[in-house]
Amino acid sequence: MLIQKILTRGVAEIIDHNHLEHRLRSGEKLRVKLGIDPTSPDLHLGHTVVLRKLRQFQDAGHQAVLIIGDFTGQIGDPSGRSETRKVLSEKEVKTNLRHYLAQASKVIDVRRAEVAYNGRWHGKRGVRGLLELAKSATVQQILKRDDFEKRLNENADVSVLEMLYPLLQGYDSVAVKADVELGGTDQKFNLLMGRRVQRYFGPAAAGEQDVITVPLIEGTDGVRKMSKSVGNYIGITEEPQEMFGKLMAVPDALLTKYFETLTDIDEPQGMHPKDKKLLLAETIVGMYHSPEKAKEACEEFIKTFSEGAAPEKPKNLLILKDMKDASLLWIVSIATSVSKSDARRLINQKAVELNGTLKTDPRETPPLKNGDVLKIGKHRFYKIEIKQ
RNA sequence: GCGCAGGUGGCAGAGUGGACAAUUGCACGAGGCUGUAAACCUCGCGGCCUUCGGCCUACGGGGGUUCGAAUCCCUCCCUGCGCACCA
Repeated sequence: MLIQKILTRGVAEIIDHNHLEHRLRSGEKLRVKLGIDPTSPDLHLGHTVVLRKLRQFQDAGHQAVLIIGDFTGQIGDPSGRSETRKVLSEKEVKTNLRHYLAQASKVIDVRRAEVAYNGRWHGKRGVRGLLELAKSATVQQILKRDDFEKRLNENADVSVLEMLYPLLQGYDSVAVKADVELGGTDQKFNLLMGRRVQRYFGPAAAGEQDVITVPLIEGTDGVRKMSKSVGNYIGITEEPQEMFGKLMAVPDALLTKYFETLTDIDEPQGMHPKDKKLLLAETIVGMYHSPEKAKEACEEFIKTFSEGAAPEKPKNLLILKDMKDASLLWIVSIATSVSKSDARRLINQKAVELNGTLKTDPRETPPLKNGDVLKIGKHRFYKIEIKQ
C-alpha cells in the first residue's frame, strides 16, 4: 500500500521504475537523498511536494539523507536564471539551515534524518578531486541539459561553474551512498548525472541510485512555478488566515494537482469547484497549523468574503498616540507600506473603507479609536490600535 | 587584444536633440462581474505636493556640447557576436 503510494502519488517520473519497485519490495532499508538549498530558508508549499515524498519513504522505514549544499552555496550558484545569486557565508548557511529544518519538520521527521554538509567531502577533495570528478562526464553530456542548450542557442551565457554543478551534486550521491534521490522535474538532469558519477566512481559507490522526480506546482497565479522571487507562493509558516485566502485564490485548474501533491486525500468528484477549494484550503491549513485553526480560518473566510463582513482577527495596525491626527493618506501608506502616491491612488480608486464607510478624501484626518477597521482593497483588513 | 552590435521602468521591447516620467505587451494594483476561480470590461502603475496643476529624481557610471539630451561627443564599466588559436 505504502509502496504503491511511493511509486505513484505525486510522482512525475521514476528511473529506474522496475529496479526501484523491486528494491522497495525486497525490504531493504534504502538511503534516500534529497539536496536542499541553503539560500532559501523559507519553505513554501512547492517545497513540500518533494518533502512529502521523502516522508513517505521515512514512513516505510527508509533512511532520509538531507544534503546541504553549503560548499556549493558558498561559491555561489549561478544556475537557473541569469541573475547571479548572492554568496552565502558559513554562518548564513547555518542559520538558514536551522530555519529550514524547523520548517521541514512539519513534513518530515527531521530527527530521524541524516543531515550532511557537502563541504565535508568537497572541501577535502581539492583541485585534484575536482579534476578527477571532471573526468566523469563529457562536455557534450553536460551541455545536453535543456537549460544550457537553450541558453547557448539564445547566446546567453553559461559559466564553467554551472557546468560543474551537476557533477558536484552528483558526487554527493557517491559520498552518501544514495540508493534513491528525489527532486523536482527541473532537477532531472542533475539527478541522472548523479547516476553517471556514481558509475564513474564505481566500487566506491553503492551502485546507481534510482531517481524519483516530482512535479513542480504552479503558484497562486496558476501560471508560473511557485517561487518566492515571483511572489506567487504560499509559505508554510504563513498565518492560517492568509494561507487559507491564498489557497482560495488559486485558479481552479490547479485543484487536481494540489490535491495530489499537497494532501493525502483524493480530489472529490462532482463537487462544486469552490467547495473543493474550501476543502483543499481547510485540509492544507490543518496540516501546517491545526484542524481547529483551519476550521476557524474557513469560517472566517466565508464570513469576510462570501458575506462581506469584517474579519475577527485582521492584521493589527499600531498607531502612536501623538499620531492620532494623521491623515487618511498617511494611514493608508503606513498600513500597506506603500508610497504615498500609491496610497493616494488607492484612495482615489475607492479602495479604502473605514468601518464600512468608503473614504475618498486623502487629506481627511479621521477620528480613530481602538477597534476601528480599515479595509484596503478587497482583502486587506487592518484593525486600528492606539498605543500610548 | 582588435572590429562590430548593444546596455531604457519588475520583465520584454519602442523612442534616436525639444511635444518624454518616456508608445506598446506581460506582470502588478484598484473597481466592475463572480466563487477573493477563470475569462471579460474600465482605470491605475517613479517619487513628492496645496492635483483640471506643480516640483524633484530617472533611460549602465562619470564628464562634456547645447537655451534644451534617453537621444550628440569623450571616457569608464558590462554583455553578445566576429576575428585572432584549431585551419
